[in-house]
Amino acid sequence: MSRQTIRLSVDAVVFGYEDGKISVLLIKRKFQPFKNEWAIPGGFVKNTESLEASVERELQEETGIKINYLEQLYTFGNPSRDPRGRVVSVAYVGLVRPNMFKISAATDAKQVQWFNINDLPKLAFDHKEILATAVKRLQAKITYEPIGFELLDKKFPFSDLEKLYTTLLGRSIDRRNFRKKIISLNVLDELDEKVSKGSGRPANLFQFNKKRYFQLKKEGIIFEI
Amino acid sequence: MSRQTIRLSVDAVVFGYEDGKISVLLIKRKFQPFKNEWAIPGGFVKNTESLEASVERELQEETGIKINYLEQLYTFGNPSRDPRGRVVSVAYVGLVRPNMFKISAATDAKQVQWFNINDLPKLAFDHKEILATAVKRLQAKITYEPIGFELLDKKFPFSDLEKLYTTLLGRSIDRRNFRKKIISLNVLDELDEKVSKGSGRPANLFQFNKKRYFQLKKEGIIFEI
DNA sequence: ACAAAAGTGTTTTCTATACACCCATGG
DNA sequence: CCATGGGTGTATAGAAAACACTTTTGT
Repeated sequence: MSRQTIRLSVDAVVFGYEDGKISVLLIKRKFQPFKNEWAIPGGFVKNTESLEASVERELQEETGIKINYLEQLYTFGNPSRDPRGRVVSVAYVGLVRPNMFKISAATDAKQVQWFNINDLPKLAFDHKEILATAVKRLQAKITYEPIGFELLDKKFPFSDLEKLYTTLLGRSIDRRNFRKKIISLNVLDELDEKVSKGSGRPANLFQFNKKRYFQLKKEGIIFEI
Repeated sequence: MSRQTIRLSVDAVVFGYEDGKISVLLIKRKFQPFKNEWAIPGGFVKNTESLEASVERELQEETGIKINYLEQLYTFGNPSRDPRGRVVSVAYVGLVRPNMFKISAATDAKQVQWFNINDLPKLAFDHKEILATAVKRLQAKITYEPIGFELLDKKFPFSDLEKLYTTLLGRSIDRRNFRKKIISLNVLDELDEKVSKGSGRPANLFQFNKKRYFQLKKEGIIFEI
């Protein structure tokens, strides 16, 4: 049996949300193959680091971003997915809050950039497939796990949450019913703070209570939209 | 940057179902490390084969079993999960029909054996964790994808399906409501065949219509129990 | 005729959906 | 005072859950 020459990489599809738009963080490759093409950030795993640590390191190196939520997506192992040879990649989905969104859009914009998921450039490797898988995962998962909150500021007005769901699910939602459903899940704390968006009545701020969520989850109560 | 010395393996948690019991296929290891301990079948990925092909090859080599359904589960990459060095393993879940169940229990029983998931031996590596993850996936997935049928004979009496669900979900189900729900999903064909289980009224046989299922799925109709 | 498993409907309860007006603020 | 977005309740329809007796076969 010949020695394995498979190399292992990680890739991270990082989503951000702002102003009713879902974006993905992409980098422009500096080297061959696919030099100057857009790609999902990622790179080779080091011998001693965990896969998650590897993702975080690569994101730090390539984009400087700090992610707020990370989960493994899928492992892509098609033998011909990388022209350099056999590279198997463990893909992750990352979510960041809007403040990160702003920072990263400003710095070093030539090499790191947010792209609206409905307006993507051509992508290197099989990254189009990875990204499509990630979008599907995100869309599915917000309906049965409270990960939408990870894309919003810690304190957010209800309308932000609603807009996030309409955007991701691609359909309009009845405001009253949506609010009733979320409130009945009992995982939001209503704060004594209001925020104004320039015009209109100021909105009450809410905060996701992760502790209470895990408590309820343990008791078998499931989050479902 | 030092050359990567990560090796990549696949592992397969293969489930079978018979007589109200869910079992997992385990092998007794022939070599160190964990010699003579029970483990999930698996092995190193070859340079040119896909991950799925690798799983199928390993299962063939180690157990002779032919699986009926295969899906990727999760990739386990803890740096210390294998005492031989850095081995990252892509785990899969496989399902087999009862006839496979019988065959494999008979042949070479010293090295390959079915274990009831409620009565497992100590396992090598991090295979306990992998198996637990697989069980959770199976339990969750039968409620929103029609994979239960992959564990039954192609033609099956309704009671078999019902018992499978009660076993996997760990709770009793109202026979009438369950039947109504499944029938209303419109993915079963009722055959003009009956089967008797020794005593009692013979049962009509049903068959899962995969083609119709995919058609309905395309139309946006979702399978849900 | 009886034991054992299969098959079948109706009622009640809960959940999801549809729907429109008033409120608080800034300009 | 008007424009803008925030906040709220009720009625209807549909889905889920509870519930028990009859049918068919083997012994």
